[in-house]
Amino acid sequence: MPELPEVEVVRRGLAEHVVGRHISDVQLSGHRVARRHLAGPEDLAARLRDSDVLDARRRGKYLWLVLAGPAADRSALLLHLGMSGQLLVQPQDAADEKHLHARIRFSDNGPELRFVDQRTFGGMALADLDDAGIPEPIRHIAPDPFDPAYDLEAVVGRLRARQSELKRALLDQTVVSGIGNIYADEALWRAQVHGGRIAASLSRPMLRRVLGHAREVMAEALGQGGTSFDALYVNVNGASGYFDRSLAAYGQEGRPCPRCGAPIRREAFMGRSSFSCPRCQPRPRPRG
DNA sequence: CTTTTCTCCTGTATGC
DNA sequence: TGCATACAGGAGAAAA
Repeated sequence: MPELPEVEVVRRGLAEHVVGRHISDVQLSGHRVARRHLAGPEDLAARLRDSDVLDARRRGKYLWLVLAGPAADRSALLLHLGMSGQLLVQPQDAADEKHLHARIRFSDNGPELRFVDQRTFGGMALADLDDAGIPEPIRHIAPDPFDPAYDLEAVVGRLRARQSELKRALLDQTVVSGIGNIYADEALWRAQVHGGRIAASLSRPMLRRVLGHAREVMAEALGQGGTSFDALYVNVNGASGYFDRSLAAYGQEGRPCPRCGAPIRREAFMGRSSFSCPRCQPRPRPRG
């Protein structure tokens, strides 16, 4: 559930605490954390050793550390937090976390970087960078609304071509990246449109409005350190953001809509939940 | 090709 | 108290 703002909080922590350091040792526990590194965890650890960390970058919910070293010149350690992944900067003598999957140590013997993940949907892999500096395995991920490569009209065009529900399309990272369940619900609430509307049936101005609100709400969340519900979503120092206090719809079932006072409703969606205002966001007529 | 469904996990909350 | 079940859900693979 870490979405763009939460991942960006982590990226900033990596930029501050990890960029500029030299990797001296990598320990991976189990195969799962490196399952997308096809050559296996031992290969990944060996290739990371003796690399310099040049930069910490992000697209959507993906993070990567740009590396220089014996392994490759234009390579990167690609990271995804999944639902419950955490990247923590910890003193070397701090006790191991229960769900510690990876430990990266540096030649300065300073604090180490740890990948901790309870639900293990997250992971890491070594990736080559393309000419634009994007890791090859995520070239299908669209630019997020804060990326210089983001093209609003192109996204509107893709949404206009979608014969699926708007919320589904907003969550599709090949259309626009960074948006997850929380910020999709908040953007739809702000735009006063129900996520069950067919994307292609909406006007261009309406789609621009939804995307504008998505960008806006994520920017506000980032300004507050992100959203946290259960202490799983933390920065590299283990601290939570507090945007959850500002949520209007997500997780607010039964509470009054901040705009009109009607109780926020919860609906099943893709085996999960969607939250919306029954008055401000009327349900579309069933298809047929 | 587009769109939907399934699957991977474990901790927490709830109901009987 | 204990056991079963629902739920949280990102994204890739597989199916439709």
